[in-house]
Amino acid sequence: MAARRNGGTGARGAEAKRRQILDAAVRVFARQGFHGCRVSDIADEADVAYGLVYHYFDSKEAVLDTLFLERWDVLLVHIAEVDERDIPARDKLEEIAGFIFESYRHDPELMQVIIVEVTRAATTFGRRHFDKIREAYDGIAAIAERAQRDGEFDAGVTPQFAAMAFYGAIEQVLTGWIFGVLPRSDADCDDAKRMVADVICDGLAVRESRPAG
Amino acid sequence: MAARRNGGTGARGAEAKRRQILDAAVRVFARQGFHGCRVSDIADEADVAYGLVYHYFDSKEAVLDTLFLERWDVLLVHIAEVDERDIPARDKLEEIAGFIFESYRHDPELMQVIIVEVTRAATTFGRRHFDKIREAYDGIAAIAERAQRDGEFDAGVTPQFAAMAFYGAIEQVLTGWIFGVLPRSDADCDDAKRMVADVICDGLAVRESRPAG
Amino acid sequence: MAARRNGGTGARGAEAKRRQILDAAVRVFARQGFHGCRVSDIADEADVAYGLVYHYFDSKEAVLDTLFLERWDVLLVHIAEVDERDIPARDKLEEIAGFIFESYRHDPELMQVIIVEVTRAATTFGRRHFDKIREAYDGIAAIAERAQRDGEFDAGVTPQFAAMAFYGAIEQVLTGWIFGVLPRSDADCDDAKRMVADVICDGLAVRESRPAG
Amino acid sequence: MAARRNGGTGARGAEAKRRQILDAAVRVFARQGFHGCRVSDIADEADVAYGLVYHYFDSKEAVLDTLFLERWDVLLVHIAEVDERDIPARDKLEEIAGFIFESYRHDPELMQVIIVEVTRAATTFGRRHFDKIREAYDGIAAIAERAQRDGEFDAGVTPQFAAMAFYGAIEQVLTGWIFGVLPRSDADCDDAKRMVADVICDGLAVRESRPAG
DNA sequence: TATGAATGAGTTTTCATTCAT
DNA sequence: AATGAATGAAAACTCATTCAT
Repeated sequence: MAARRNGGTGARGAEAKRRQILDAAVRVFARQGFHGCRVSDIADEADVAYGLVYHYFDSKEAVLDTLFLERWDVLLVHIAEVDERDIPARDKLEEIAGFIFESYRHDPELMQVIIVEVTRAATTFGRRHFDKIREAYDGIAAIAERAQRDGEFDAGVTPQFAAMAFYGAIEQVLTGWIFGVLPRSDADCDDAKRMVADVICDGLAVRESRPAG
Repeated sequence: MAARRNGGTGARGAEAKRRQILDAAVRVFARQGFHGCRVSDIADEADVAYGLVYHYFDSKEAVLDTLFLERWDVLLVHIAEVDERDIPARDKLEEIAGFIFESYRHDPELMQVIIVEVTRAATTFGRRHFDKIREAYDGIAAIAERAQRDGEFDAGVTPQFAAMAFYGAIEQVLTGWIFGVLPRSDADCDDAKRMVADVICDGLAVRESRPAG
Repeated sequence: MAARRNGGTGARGAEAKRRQILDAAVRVFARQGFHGCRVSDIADEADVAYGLVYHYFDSKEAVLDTLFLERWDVLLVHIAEVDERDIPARDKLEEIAGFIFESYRHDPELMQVIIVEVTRAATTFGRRHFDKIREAYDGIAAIAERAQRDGEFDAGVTPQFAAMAFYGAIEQVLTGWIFGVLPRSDADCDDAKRMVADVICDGLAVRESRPAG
Repeated sequence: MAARRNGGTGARGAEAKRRQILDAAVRVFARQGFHGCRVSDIADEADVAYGLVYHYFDSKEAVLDTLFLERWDVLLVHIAEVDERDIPARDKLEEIAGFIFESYRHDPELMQVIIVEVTRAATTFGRRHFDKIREAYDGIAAIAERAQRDGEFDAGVTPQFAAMAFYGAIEQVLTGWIFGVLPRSDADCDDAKRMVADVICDGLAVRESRPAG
């Protein structure tokens, strides 16, 4: 994102090509799916020679791994950072949901690839990156657990379960956007983060003290 | 649906072989994944000849399609039936969640295959069965929409969004069970349906009128 | 060689195709070398579909392995059988040399493949079939050892060394024929077995009691 | 041939790098085989840049060609020189065998590469260097032929055949050492040259005038 | 119905070689 | 002389599907 730290022109050019390949891979994976594309499609899209993909990456899978890990680590850092803020758990969850939806707004193709090809792909990449994905669940569960201890969240639901419900809701909404089930105009990113927090924290049911809209 | 024993000859025997193949496919798909198994693995597991799979099914994909559609139609029927009952929306959702979790308890391998290989497989079978899957979302959204009209649910969240959050939470919990992220003992099927209803309908947050557990 | 023992027509036809592939492989390996041919070359030569090669053999290497082992086992059996005869060691060695040269006369392409692609290919197949090849050396060494104990052979050379010299001489002669270094007319198979026995058993040097030709 | 230390600059430094690459190639070819190594392995072992290998050599094959020809020419010169000496043919052959075994003692990795990757590799380098290799056979055959004319060797075996037997025995013994079939302690280099001469010139059989050991 | 031999399309990966700097 | 990024050709293997019996 910021300027790369390698001095010479050659190195910068080389790093640029690597980035070129990763960016092209996002577009190709989003368009054709990981299994629906050939390595040559990535090379063509990146406008580099076939072999250069293998010069920078061990395999087609390694390209997807790199894309996923780059982005997921940003998410994990964000979750950890949010958790340390001195704000209500509800706001923490809204912040996390907002970050994810914002990521989608910012680069829908990359998020599509990560969701569709990795986190939802339980038999292939989801399995490989199991532990990484789980770190996110655990971070969310930790927030819920602390909120229960602090009396902010009800203890009737285990923190792990709460984390799954929260993350599952977000991922399903993203999936809905990706495949056009949920209208994007109807549920804009800003609305989405509020709605997720509303549903998960306050519930769908009308409260006595809060009359139905 | 009535149990058929491989007793007679002719049509009944034939139907039994077809069932034998489907049952074997569930086990093989659950164990190795759709892409990780060969048609011969299914035939071997079913203890029938290779070619017989193609006698009863047009393709390997058709076997999975059959498994999915058989089960998903039962779900759709159930959603429609629940929707017509004269009970609170919250009970309807708990009933639907309970039905899905119960399906998993009853035949975890089949549900695993449906979740992992179809509904979460957004690039392949998920895409093909898009409309079928969407029918379930729509059924749930219809329940939410009516509840909003009746004043039972708050209108701050669109029915479609509510449906995604509800279904997403359920699917994520199932996925957690399938891959051992969520402990099964901790979150048993009965607890699960209540917890899903709790989270989605009442929210995680403690209400003034309901002190933290 | 004899009638195959599997009943039906189907099985016999199947076995015939397998043989067809092996025979074609001999011709292709002899003509182009193992590394110089593609699996499709074998299939084309055998006039079968590409995939059938993989129906009968695990890999291209497995085809060569089969060719080698089939023939080498015949040699090992022959060495063992010759060793048990009650004849002079010199005759045993001449018999073994004769058998090998005869094998070449009978099927020069197969022997060429075995020599060139396996026994001389120290980095690849020779290494894999090391122990099998060694069994032949050991069988020959055993003959030499017994001859030394019986006083027929001089003990100035270790049996292992004698075996290497004997086998090395034979293989080099075969290699000479294969590549046209040694004229085939000049050194016919019958002459060859006598000459090998002459050289290895009696030596090149003129004996006092046997005047130079 | 004069030892060059990597001292100076310019041509001498350049020559040193070339030598560095050749020496590294010997180690790499011996360790991994010609086909089992990449050009980059040679460059890494030589501690030079990838491209420099191609600065000094036209191809990976050219590196092996150079190694082979450098050494083989020394052998050819030796054979020619030995042939001109006024000593018995038996001593000439022992001298040649001794030279080859000595070469192995002095630089086993280089000899291994030459034997395994060139002279025994009948389909690849052996074929390319056919004529060079043949020169050695011819030199040996010439010795045998003259010995036959002089009455030292029996004429019952053609000189070409004798040469093949002689060289084949030597190469097989070397191969035995390389792959550990022949114990090195049992057949030391000094013994080996005598044993080869014994076997090839005097034969394994006990002579009437020379009682069995 | 039932069998399993036969077919052949399709793609990742490797690595020798080139070339701009 | 020295570097190493860039190029692209080449082939084994898998496995869904077909089909003769």
